[in-house]
Amino acid sequence: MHRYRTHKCNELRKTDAGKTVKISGWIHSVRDHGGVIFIDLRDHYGKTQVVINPQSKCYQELDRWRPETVACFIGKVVERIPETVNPKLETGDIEVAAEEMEILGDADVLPFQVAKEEQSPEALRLKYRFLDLRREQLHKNIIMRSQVISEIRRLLTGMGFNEFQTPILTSSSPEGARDYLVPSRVHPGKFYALPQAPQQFKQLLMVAGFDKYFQIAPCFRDEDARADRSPGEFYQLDMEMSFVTQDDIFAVLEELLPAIFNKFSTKKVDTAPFVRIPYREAMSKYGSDKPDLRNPLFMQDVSEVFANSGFNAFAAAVKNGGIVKAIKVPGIAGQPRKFYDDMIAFAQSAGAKGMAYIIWSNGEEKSPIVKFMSRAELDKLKELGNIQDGDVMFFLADKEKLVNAVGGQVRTELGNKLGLIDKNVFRFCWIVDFPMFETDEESGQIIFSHNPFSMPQGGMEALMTKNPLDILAYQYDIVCNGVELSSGAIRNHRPDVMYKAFEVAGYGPATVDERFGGMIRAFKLGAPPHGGIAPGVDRMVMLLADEPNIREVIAFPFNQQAQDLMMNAPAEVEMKQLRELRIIPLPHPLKFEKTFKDLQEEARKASVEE
RNA sequence: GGGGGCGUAGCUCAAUUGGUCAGAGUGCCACCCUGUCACGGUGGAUGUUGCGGGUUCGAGCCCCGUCGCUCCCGCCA
Repeated sequence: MHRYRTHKCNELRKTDAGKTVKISGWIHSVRDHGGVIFIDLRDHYGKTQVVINPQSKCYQELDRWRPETVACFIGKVVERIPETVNPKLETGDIEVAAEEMEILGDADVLPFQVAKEEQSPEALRLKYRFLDLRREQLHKNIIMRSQVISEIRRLLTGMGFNEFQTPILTSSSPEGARDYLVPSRVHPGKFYALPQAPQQFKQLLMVAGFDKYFQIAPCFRDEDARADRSPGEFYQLDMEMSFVTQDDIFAVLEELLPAIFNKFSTKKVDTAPFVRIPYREAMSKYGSDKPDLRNPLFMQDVSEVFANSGFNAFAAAVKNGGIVKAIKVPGIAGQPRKFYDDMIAFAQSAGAKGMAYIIWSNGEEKSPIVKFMSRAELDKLKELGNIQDGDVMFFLADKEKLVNAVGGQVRTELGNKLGLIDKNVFRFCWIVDFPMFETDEESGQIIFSHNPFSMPQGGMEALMTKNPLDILAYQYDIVCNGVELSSGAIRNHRPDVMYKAFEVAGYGPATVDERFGGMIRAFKLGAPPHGGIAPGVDRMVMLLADEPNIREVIAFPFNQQAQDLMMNAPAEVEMKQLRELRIIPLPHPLKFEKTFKDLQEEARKASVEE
């Protein structure tokens, strides 16, 4: 007989009755009747009821076990009588009558219960993550994550992709997020950076002729957390392909994503091709570059109606270069007054000065603003909004950017409050035609709006002839239910176009050579046209597991302050290590550049004296 | 860096307007119980109400500060 087990805890059935078996696992729950004792023994696979009768020789050994003790039982499989069958357990037709037991791992009193899916403080859950991971829901999520990744590998390999590894210790990239830095011992004062994404490496693999690349790539960014953004590190399904257009990349994702989502969820999944929405349209209609298409509401421009109306607040907004936008909500005229007040308060908390509304009910308009408007204006609104009796329109007026931003939030709030969002579907869309450049709000300069490696639409000619702000890029996002899964782009693989693009953004060729020397050198020695995309693995699994928080699909996540409460990271290190790295930690509030320089000078003197 | 929410027993939470409010469930400990499956029953122990200060005759409750967690803004090419 095996040292620990002949069967797993989900295996035994009626047909096994009479066999002597050995099973091991955690004591999930104990029901002690004074005479007979029942134990649910749990392992990764399931649960089995163990019965200990008073005449069993292990009955006396039951001193000090607690829930979550790891134990091994030898006993005979017994078919349960019909009255005692437990239909909730896979193994509920049988039980194991224990003859011998062995404690394999003691358990102290638990900081929280494993057998109950009871909420407990996240800090505690993170500190005792190994316990939390035993709980059913989290355990299932992590297994799903494993299976999703395994399926991605299977599908992509089948589509001719090869999986690669790229360096974890690399150099700091001048663009993008804050880097995590790793000091070099061999080169004191110099630093490696952890990759924010293997962006340049995957492009170089294309230049190297590998044609189709993918990697379940760890990415490191020193930025603050959100519910859907784990600080520190996360995983991307990083992909890159040569000799492709934007449509080719879309086709791969439109095959891959429905396959994955259909396999791991029972929700209805959009079929290919996914809707494509130009960036500007997304901002204008949904007030977001990651619209949740489950929400049927959208904004429309009604500035023309109010431009000359008697409603001065709106007319003035239009005269001052702003716009008025409307969100039509069908059939909610019966909502109480409080609903409108709450929505207005919400809009104000989102940054609006106010929000107006008109209710079409029983053939007439009801609203505080109606008295300022002409019949013709009201009729025009009705026509623009294709209004039926019972419909309501909400209005926001201000500068376009603000109206879009607030309107987007109002749209989401209305969708949530009114239950307009179908929880049983996955709605995908591509956001395309991102602008190549934008104006920096502080300096007024032209800057890259996404990443400098994207190919401008129209190529060199567009860069030479068009207003930079009108140039679009072959840059796209894929969005699912309002969650941005991924950004991608057809890359700029031509050095001449690259230099020109940087010139538009105010950088000379020397800067390009200095910052992206490796890439430019590669592009000068025969680079294929290429492009790619990198869907977030954590976010995909989060959607599939129907979890509102990304930490629920990561085995060992950081908390929001980028700490690992279980491993106690980050932590101070030995003085010896710091000395080797030539690093002196400074006290936390370091307010002045001068303080820093003084300390640097002192450190220099000290090291000379040594 | 900024804003919101939360912080009462190991855990989940309650405590009316500032006045017998230091409480329940669960867990823990002890005992009882031979068919439960979240077993049941009896009894018991457990609190710096996150921390510090203030207002008050009196603070879990109000005020100020601080710490922790979380959500959001900034940030995330």
